[in-house]
Amino acid sequence: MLKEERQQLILEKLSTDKKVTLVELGQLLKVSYDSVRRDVIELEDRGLLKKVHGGAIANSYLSMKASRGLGIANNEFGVISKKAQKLIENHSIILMDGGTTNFYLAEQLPKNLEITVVTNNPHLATALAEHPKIEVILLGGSFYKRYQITLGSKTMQDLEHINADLYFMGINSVHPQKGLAIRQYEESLLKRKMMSVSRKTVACVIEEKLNRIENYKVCDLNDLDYLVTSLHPTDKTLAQFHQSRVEIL
Amino acid sequence: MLKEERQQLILEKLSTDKKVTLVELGQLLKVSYDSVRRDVIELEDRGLLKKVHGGAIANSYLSMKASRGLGIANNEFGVISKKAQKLIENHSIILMDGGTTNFYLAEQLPKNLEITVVTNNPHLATALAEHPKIEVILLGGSFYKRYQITLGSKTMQDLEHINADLYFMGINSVHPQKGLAIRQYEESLLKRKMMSVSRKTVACVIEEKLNRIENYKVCDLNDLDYLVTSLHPTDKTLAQFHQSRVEIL
DNA sequence: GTGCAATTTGCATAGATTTGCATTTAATAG
DNA sequence: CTATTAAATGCAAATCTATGCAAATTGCAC
Repeated sequence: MLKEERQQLILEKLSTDKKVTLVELGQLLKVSYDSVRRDVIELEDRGLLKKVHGGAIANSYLSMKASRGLGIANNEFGVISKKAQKLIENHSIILMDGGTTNFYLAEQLPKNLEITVVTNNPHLATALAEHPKIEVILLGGSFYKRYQITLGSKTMQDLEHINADLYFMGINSVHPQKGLAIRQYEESLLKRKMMSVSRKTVACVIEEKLNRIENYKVCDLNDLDYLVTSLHPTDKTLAQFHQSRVEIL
Repeated sequence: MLKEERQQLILEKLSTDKKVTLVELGQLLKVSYDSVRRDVIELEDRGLLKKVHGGAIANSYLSMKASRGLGIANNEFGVISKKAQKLIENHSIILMDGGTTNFYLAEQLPKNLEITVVTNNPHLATALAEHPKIEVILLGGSFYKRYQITLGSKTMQDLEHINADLYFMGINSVHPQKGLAIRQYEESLLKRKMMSVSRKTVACVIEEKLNRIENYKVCDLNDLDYLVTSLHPTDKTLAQFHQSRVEIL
């Protein structure tokens, strides 16, 4: 079996199962543990999946595509985008950055909505081509392959000229005390900048990101205007979050 | 068995199986391992498959083309990108805009090439994520959905800070007297700007775009440094083009 | 046919990759 | 803290690649 073939199969497996252990892969592909690990490292370098201790999980954009193929498979995103849509007013300027949730939200926006979307996420720009009345402004800068967004001082500079009404922040972790954080330092700077040029900021997060703590803090929970989850606002998981001034939807 | 016959069989095998090892091919075609490897190298040079360690896998682009009912005989894009690649020097700054030819060229770039690609084409940026050593700078601005590129004064402004070595211009028509032209006014302005910030400009065009005349002129043939087509430079179709200072590859 | 050049083919060799295993180091769970 | 599991590292065997070379084949002119 060819190396490329194996790697292809790993990606296919991931796009259906979202996650695999290296042991599983070794048995499935009938090669040693070491070989699959090396494959996974290579694939991670190419930004096609994320390696975790003991296995690998699907890269957001790939899994997004896969789950769309399966139709309504992942309902959590559906619930979140319904709620988030209520925050969007016609003729407003919306700032959106990277992340699966934002991608899904953008796709689900009503076709007749007339807004301007400013983004550093090329995937979002192309996805919004389906919405004839939405104007898309792409932020320039160095393209950061791993997270498929533009980043860096050029992107920051571009933001100077923007005054957005609402910022949909993609985020990796939300914690009642520790605030919002992500895995990438440069990205955390950018997100702070984006907050500063937006009148209001909203974070749309799936359940698994609640109560986690990632490496680079973006802001406190109090700095956020809205928090959108798939849970009911009175759900006990969210109890601690109500102590802040953030409005929970 | 003739060489051509063998190569045809290799492609057929690939189009059904998607992958094949060189050992398999050697047995199947009853020639030495070396011969099939040489065949595979040739086919790869013509852009008809992807060679990997130990075998070959079907070229995604090819299968896409095949599914559209187009023959594989004249892979124009493959020929063009091979020629165009010769113009690209390591560590150079390349400017590329929209168009199918540029997209294909980007995909076909050698994996070990260390260059910086500046583009207003988000698809190009994501496609180049596969090339670990290529740095990608995305030009910001209004996203023009129809042609899937960024455009407008912001994009123009971004270009002020660029000094590129080579500009690969996507173009709709090339005519010996009437010069290069496209269908979109704003885009023609942008292309002129791109030319002005690049040391040299090259146009890669498929045959059907030669001798056509589109609405908005970008420049004269004389302003171009290289013209790359799938034809042999001495082909009679190109006779008129030789009267200009442009170098034809 | 003969002679000659260009191409193609198979083989030998040297250099690279890939692979699985053993060992050491690090991370995780109980 | 300890036991367990995974990750990283080094290494050797196997496999694949690239290259040069000579034999075989082909094409072409005479």
